[in-house]
Amino acid sequence: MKKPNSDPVPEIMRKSTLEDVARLAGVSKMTASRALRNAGDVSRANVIKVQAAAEQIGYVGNNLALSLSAQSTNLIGVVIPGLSNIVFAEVLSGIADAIDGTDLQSVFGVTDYDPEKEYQTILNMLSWRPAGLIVTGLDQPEKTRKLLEAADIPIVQIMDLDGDPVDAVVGLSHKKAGADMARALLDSGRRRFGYVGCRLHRDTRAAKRYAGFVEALAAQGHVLRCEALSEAPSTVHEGRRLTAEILETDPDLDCLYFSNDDVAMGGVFHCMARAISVPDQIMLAGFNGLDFVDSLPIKIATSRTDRRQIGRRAIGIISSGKGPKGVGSRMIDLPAFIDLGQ
Amino acid sequence: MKKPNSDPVPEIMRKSTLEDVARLAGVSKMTASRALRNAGDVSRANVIKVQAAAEQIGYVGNNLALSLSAQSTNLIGVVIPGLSNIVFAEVLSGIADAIDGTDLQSVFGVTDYDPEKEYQTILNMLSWRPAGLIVTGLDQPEKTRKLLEAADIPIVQIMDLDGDPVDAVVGLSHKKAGADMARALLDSGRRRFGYVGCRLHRDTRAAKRYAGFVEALAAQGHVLRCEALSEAPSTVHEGRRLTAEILETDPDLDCLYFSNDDVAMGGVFHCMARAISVPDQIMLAGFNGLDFVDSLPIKIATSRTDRRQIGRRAIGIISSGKGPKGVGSRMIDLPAFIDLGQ
DNA sequence: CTGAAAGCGCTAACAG
DNA sequence: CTGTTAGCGCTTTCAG
Repeated sequence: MKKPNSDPVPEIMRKSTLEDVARLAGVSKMTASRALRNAGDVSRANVIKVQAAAEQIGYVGNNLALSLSAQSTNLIGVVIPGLSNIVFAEVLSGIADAIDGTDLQSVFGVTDYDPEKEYQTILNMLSWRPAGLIVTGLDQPEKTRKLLEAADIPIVQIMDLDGDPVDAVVGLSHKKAGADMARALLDSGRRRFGYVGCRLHRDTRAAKRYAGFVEALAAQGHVLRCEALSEAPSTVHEGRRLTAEILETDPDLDCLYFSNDDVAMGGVFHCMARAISVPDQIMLAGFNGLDFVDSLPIKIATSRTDRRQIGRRAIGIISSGKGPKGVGSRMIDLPAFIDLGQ
Repeated sequence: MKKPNSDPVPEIMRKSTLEDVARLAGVSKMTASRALRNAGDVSRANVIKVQAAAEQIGYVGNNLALSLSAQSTNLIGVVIPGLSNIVFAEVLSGIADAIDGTDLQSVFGVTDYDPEKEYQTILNMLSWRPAGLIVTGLDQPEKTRKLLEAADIPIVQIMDLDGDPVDAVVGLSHKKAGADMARALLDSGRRRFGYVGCRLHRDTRAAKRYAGFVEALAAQGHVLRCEALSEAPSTVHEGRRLTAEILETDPDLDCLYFSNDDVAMGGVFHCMARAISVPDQIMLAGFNGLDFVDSLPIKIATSRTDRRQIGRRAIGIISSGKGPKGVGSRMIDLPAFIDLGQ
C-alpha cells in the first residue's frame, strides 16, 4: 500500500506523531504520551513543554494506533435502513444525545432496505472492532444473523420486538400497534376500511403493522375492503397518489389506514384538495406521531412512538453493558400509543 | 488500557486473527493474508484451505491494523449540523449513493449547530485519519479553520458558497437565493412583505438568505414590514405558531418569506385553518423545494436545491482528488432555482 | 518521575 | 509460490 516511490512518506507533509512531539519537547515518547493524557506522573515542567510542542506542530493523536494498542475502540456502529424517513434520523438523534458527554463515537451505515448491503455494512463495521452494534429490526437473514451472533460485543436490535433477538432489543411490537389501531378505529365506529401503504415487502415493520391490523379486524368479523400498495419509497407524493387511487376504486370507505404518517399526509392533502371531510366522511390513520401531525389543519389518527428514546435506551444498554452479549441481555418495550386525533 | 487481570484476553472469546486462520490452514500469516485478499500468487490449494479456515472460525479482518499498516483509511468524515432537518439526511443519502460501489466508508458526526461541538467532532474524526472530510458551511471559527487547514487531506465544505473556503466547496449562494426570491416575488406584484424564521443566528445559511432577501427588496425601494423570529428549531409547529403571530401583528401582508419549507408548511396549515386564501390574499415562500411542496393542496413558492447532488459531488471531489488539498481544489455551484408554484 | 522494550494485527519488501 | 523481517503509532509493562 506504500507509494511505489522509495521515500517512506514525503517528510514535509506527514502527519506529525507522538515522536515528533517528544523530540521537540526534548523528552521520550512515553513522557510525551503521559503528559498529553495526564496519565501517571510527569513533572510540571515537562507537561508544559510537551503541551506546547503538541500545540506548536498541531499534533492530532492517531486513534488507529491507540485502538489497536488498547485492543478496543470507542466506536458504536449503527445500521439503519435509510434516512429518507425522518424516523431514523430521530433515532440517530437520540443516540447522539445519549453519547454526548461520554467518549463514545457513533458510526452510521445505511442499508437502503437491502439485506445484502446490510450484511456488508455490518461486516465492515465489525472490522473496525466497535464496542457495540445497533442494528435495525429482527429480520436479518441467516448469514447476517450468524455474523451478529459470533461478534463478541453487545448487539442491540432496535425498532422491532416481534421476533427472535440476537442479544438485546429496544423497540415496540408493530403487530400489536397495528392491532391496537384497528380496535381503536372499530371502537370509534368505523367499518369500511381501506389500506394505503408503501414498500411493504422491504419494510418488514410496516408489514407487521398491516398484518396486526388485518388480524384484529378479522377477530371482530371485519375485513379490509381494498388496498392501494406501492413499492416506491414512502413519500407524501406517493401517499397522495395512492389515496386518490383507492378512493376512486371505492369512494365509500369510511377509514383509511396508512403505512405511516408521511403517506398519511399525502392522504390529508388529497382530501383537502377534494374537499372530502375528515374525519366526518372518512377517517385517516397513520403511524409514528410525527411533529407535523399536530399542526395539520385537520385531525388524523396516529400511533405515537418515541424514536429518540429508542436511540437513547440502545446506547444505555451498550454502555452499561457488562461486556459482550448474554450477560446484560435485555428487552425494552417502548410501546406506541394510539392518538385518534379527536 | 489492558484489563488489570493478568491473562492477556480470555482465550475463548478473543476475536480470531489472521494468525489463527493461518495456523488452522497450515500456512504462514502471509500466505493467508494473500489468499484472503487474492493479492500476489498463492497456490490454488492454499487459497481453498485458507478460505475454508477463515470461514470456519468466522474470521473478520481488523481494519485498525490494516489501516495502521497501510497508513491510510477508506474513511470519509462527514460533519453536519443535525438530522432534524431532512435536508441533511438527503445530503447523506447522496453521499451514500456516491460511495456505493467504492470501498469508501462514511462516518457522520452531528454538531447541533454548536461550534465547540463541531470542533470536537472534527478533531475526533481527524484522529481516525480519514481519507477526506466533508463539513457543512464556511463559517467555522478560527480554531476550527486552523485544524482544517493543517489537515493533509482533501476538505470539502458543502451547502454554502458565500465565504472563504479552506479547500474545495460544493453548494450554492444563499445570499443570492434570498435575493432571487425577493426579486421574483416583487416581479409577481407582491409589496407588503413579512418574514418568518427560526434559528437565524445558529443557521448562518438561513441568515444569509434573509440578508440577501432584505437587500434585494431595498434595491427596489422596498422593506420588510415585519418579522416573526424564534430560536427554536425549524418545525412545522413553530412555523404555524409564528405565522399566526405575524398575521396578528399585521394582517395586511401580501407575502411571507419563510426561513425554509418546513416553517413554510406551518404557514400553509395556519392559512388553511383560517381560510386565508393562498396565494390570492397572501403568498407564501419557503426554501429547499422539499418533496411535500408539490403535494400540498395549495401552492407556495420555494427555491429548489439539489441536496443529493451536493453529497455526490462532494464525494466526487474527494475520490477524484489527486491527494491532499490545494491540488484539485474546486468550487462547484449548484444554484437554487425559483419556483413560484403557479 | 522517566525511559527502553515489547506488542496490538496486519502488510510491503525481500529473500528463498 | 512461500515464509521471514520490519514497521505502522501508540501504550503497557518493567527497570531505572
